[in-house]
Amino acid sequence: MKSYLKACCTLDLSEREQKKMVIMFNALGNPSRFEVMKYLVIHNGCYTSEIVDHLPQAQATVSQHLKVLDEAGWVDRLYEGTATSICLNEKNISWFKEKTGDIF
Amino acid sequence: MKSYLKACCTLDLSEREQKKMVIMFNALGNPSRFEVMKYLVIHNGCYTSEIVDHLPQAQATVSQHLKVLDEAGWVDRLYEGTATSICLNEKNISWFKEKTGDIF
DNA sequence: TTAAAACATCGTAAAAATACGATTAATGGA
DNA sequence: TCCATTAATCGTATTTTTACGATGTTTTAA
Repeated sequence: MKSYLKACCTLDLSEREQKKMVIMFNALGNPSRFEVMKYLVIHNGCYTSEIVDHLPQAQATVSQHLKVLDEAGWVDRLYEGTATSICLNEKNISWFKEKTGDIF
Repeated sequence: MKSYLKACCTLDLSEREQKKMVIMFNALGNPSRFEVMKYLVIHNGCYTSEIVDHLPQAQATVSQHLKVLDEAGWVDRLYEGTATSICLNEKNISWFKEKTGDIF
């Protein structure tokens, strides 16, 4: 994702925040990752293995998707022994909704 | 964008609606298209040429981006003679915000 | 009718995203 | 210690996205 664009106007959104928003939008603009988020609404804190079972893709692929969601700020990964539990990042989710509401 | 996934649970979101949400997220998950939307918040109803001037890309590229935003439901294109004015699709934008609020 | 203006579309090259099998790393028992 | 479990990472093939120049289309004006 390139990001060489300058903001056209402030709209109460810094350049850094705008980049972050684009990354968050991008992360959910994929059917598998959106489905993970929906699954987490019901199964928040579940282990990665559950999500792997829920999706029709290989473990490596799901792991990659979870990394994208993590780096975008939608989820946190908590390492518990050999397992990893995935939690919604409520703070960032709220931030995203607020900003979306402010701008549009 | 593939969409072979079945919904895990309803969450007041039909499969059709889920697909639409993913497409809307995907459309704004690009710096140029996000910038267009921000520009429209201030210059709603402006002509395509203004947006072309605002972005650092070729006319053909901007036209393609506007098509994506249109097909995702973020904007409407109104053909006025040889020009095209671009308007925010308030209805879909509201829908998106409502659904995002409902789900997360 | 011709020409210019404003956009859309086409064809295509280059870059990025997606998916997978294989491998690696870390942990927790037996 | 050795092995099984869980998940991350690596290397890579395939698909999709992005961007551009060139061309096509529609409308208005001369």
